[in-house]
Amino acid sequence: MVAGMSSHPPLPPPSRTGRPRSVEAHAAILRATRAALVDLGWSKLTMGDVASRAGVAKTTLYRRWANKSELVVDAVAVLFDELRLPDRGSLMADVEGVVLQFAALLDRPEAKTALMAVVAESTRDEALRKRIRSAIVDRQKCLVLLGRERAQARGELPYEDDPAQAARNADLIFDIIAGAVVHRALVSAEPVDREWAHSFSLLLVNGLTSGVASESES
Amino acid sequence: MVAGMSSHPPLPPPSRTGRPRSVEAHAAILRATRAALVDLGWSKLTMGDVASRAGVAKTTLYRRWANKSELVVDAVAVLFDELRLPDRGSLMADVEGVVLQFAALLDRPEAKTALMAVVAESTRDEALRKRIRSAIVDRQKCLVLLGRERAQARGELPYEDDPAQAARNADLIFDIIAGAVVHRALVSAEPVDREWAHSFSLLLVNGLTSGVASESES
Amino acid sequence: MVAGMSSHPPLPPPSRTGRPRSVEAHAAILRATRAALVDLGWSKLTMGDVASRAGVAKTTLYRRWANKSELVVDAVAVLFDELRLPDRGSLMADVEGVVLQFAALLDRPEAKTALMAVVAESTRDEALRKRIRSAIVDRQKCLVLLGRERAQARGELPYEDDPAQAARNADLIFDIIAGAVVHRALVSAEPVDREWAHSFSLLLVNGLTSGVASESES
Amino acid sequence: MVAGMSSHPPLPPPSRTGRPRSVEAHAAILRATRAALVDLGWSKLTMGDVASRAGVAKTTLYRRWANKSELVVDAVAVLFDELRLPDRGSLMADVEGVVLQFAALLDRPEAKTALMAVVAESTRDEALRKRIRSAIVDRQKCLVLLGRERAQARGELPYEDDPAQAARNADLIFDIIAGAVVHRALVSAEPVDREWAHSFSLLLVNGLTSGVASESES
DNA sequence: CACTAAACGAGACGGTACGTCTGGTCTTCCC
DNA sequence: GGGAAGACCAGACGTACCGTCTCGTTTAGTG
Repeated sequence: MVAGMSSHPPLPPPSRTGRPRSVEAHAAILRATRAALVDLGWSKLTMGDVASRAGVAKTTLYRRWANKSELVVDAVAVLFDELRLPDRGSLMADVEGVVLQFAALLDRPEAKTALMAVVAESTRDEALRKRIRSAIVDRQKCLVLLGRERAQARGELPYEDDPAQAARNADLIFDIIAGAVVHRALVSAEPVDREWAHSFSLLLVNGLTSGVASESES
Repeated sequence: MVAGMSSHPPLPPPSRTGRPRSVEAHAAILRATRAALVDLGWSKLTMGDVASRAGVAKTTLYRRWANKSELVVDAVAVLFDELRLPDRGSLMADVEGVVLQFAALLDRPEAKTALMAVVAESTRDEALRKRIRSAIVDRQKCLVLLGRERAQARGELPYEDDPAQAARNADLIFDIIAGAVVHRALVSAEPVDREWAHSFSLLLVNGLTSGVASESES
Repeated sequence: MVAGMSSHPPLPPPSRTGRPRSVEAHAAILRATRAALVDLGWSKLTMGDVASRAGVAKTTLYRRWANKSELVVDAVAVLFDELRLPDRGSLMADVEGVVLQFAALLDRPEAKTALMAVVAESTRDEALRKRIRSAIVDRQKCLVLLGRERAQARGELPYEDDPAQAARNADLIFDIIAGAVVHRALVSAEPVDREWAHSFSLLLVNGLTSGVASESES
Repeated sequence: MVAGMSSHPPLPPPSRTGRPRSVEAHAAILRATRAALVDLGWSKLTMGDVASRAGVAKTTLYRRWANKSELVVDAVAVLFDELRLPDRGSLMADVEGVVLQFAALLDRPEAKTALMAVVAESTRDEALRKRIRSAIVDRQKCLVLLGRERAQARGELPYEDDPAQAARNADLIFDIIAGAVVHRALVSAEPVDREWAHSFSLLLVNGLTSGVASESES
């Protein structure tokens, strides 16, 4: 599930006939998109500029992505392929690890300017929301799930019997971690450094391990 | 401190001479901006449309705001004037209260579509970042500070001696609360209902009250 | 020499590549420009209005003409393609003929409102001056040259040995004829009718002191 | 400066009579208009620029002139006050004189750019046409009438019995002279120098067929 | 090997919004 | 009570980008 399946779907009908779509063009476009994000930021990035950076016609872009938002989602999604969570031996250390991983990603200028923008766009675009979820959010959530499994194996966290409750719980933790990091980095615009990661993790783990988080109410 | 003084600065030089700027126009523009956000969303909102909704010339907009982002920040900022935090008797209940307040705000379509967008824009615009902080973020943070004071008065939380550490701590809590709510509402696109607020508050308060959150390291 | 070749140059680089410029659009724009001149006059004519009359985007106008003046020159230039000078048998009659031809042209509302305006504009725009010369003035001057040739063939006028002097002479006569007609029609705003044309021609051919200028006819 | 005291700057007398400022403002505006015409030309001249050059509010301009065209007519009209026609002793010489007078006027950049423009504007504005006639055209026509009187007094031209015919005749001559000079200067954009004035006058006085039009001089 | 179907680059197309500028009008305060 | 200062509305300006389209040209696989 965490396997590096990064075959994005914009090559859907591998038509038997006709000239096949250029693979180099595909890669060049995504590369050019990231470069344009770094140079120009989301709002000043234009399809024409991406095309000319990639040495490609605008037509070629629109043959593969419906609009700027979807292109950018795919372009930054590959950054999330790098996410790994080495086992650091404790829940606390693993949380710190995942926080710093997220933070490092958000520190890259192409991610910083693009992520919030596409999310903002997705509030009015269901298709985009789905694409973001599958290309970005799910990749992040894997790390949270992985961390929980490890903590449960270590005995730091109990196993949850109700799978629905387990899912809700994971979602909550994911929203807390990702939300806090994003808010710190982009809204407060303060660095997510080792100290902050430590304080945050301490607070989160203490809350998690008090064992009452999974109670439910009507 | 929480008093609702919302005189935003785009009337900076109250020039002695010439015709003064219309106050009704100012209000009409902000109202029209929110209406346009509801109808069109951030990305489809145009200055011309706002102007005509407000019964005002485009010139009048540009005389007061440098661009769409700054206008929208001011337009949604007034929503945050409504934030209040009634004393519910316990830290846990107060956190739930603030979470639901934030969530109610984010549920309004004009806020939903605008907030992430202006934050995204602010990653490349220092002036905008400042405007967001003073017009929006600081208003929210007041609630967190108020909640902590109450909890300390009740004896639920210890007083912090080092003021710098106290400030860091408040910032951390604020990033967690605001970040989690925003992430849940906009990225995960799931409802911030009473149940979620309860689970979140439980987790946070357990973490907070374990008393070790304020330790520092080099 | 008088042949009605009216291929104006705004299609200069017949580029091998890319989508070719639409010929129908070209014609529709010039037609729409003349219609707008008739309805609105020079000063109220706008590029946007021309575009929408022609069923064309503003971009398409600006891709072909640098500004309103150049567009209008091309639009009215085609009117001058209709100029013909049938041989009426005598210098005097031919002058009357050319005068009435010019006058008929200036009577058209699209020409009336546009010609002076573009000439006024050309006093500060060298490129426009050249365009007017090639698109309009040269077309008119042909008639003067043709009339002189006929008069020389008839023996009414001597052949000029010095070609430079011949050119100067033709220019002088052209300035007199065109200038008088334009001044009568637009500055004095009086009709250039058959009677005026007769008086003018008589004066031009015979001079002030011949004493025949003041004869009248029915 | 010698007779010291507190030298009140440019507003010399605290006059008790009505409007000391008004008259100089009037002159300053016309002066500023001509300066703006020289610097910017007709089409780029703006009321705001004229006002600020004249040290006057836009309101003051519009209180006195209905629009830009009327202002410019008045501004250039004063140039025509300088027109004089010294008696040079012969019809031919007087024609040359008037031609060179007109030409000198048209050579001034403020006149060159403005005259055609207001005439163009007047094709759709009856009030403007009247203002041009009384402020400019009539001033010029006086010279033609004066020249004819002198020629008649000298016996070079006959007296005309029919006053209507006399008027028509003067109009014709005026259109020829003014038209030719304007066309030469602005449309052909060639200099109206002594040589051209001579050739023109010769032709006008003697006619095309007199065969003397093509003589040349140094 | 020719044929065909699709992708390719180039660039023009209709639209739409931008942010600025100007024309004229209106308020407000000062002299 | 005239005048400067400047805000106001209306709307054109010329530019930029969007996403689509029409070209003529590759570049495969298929017949």
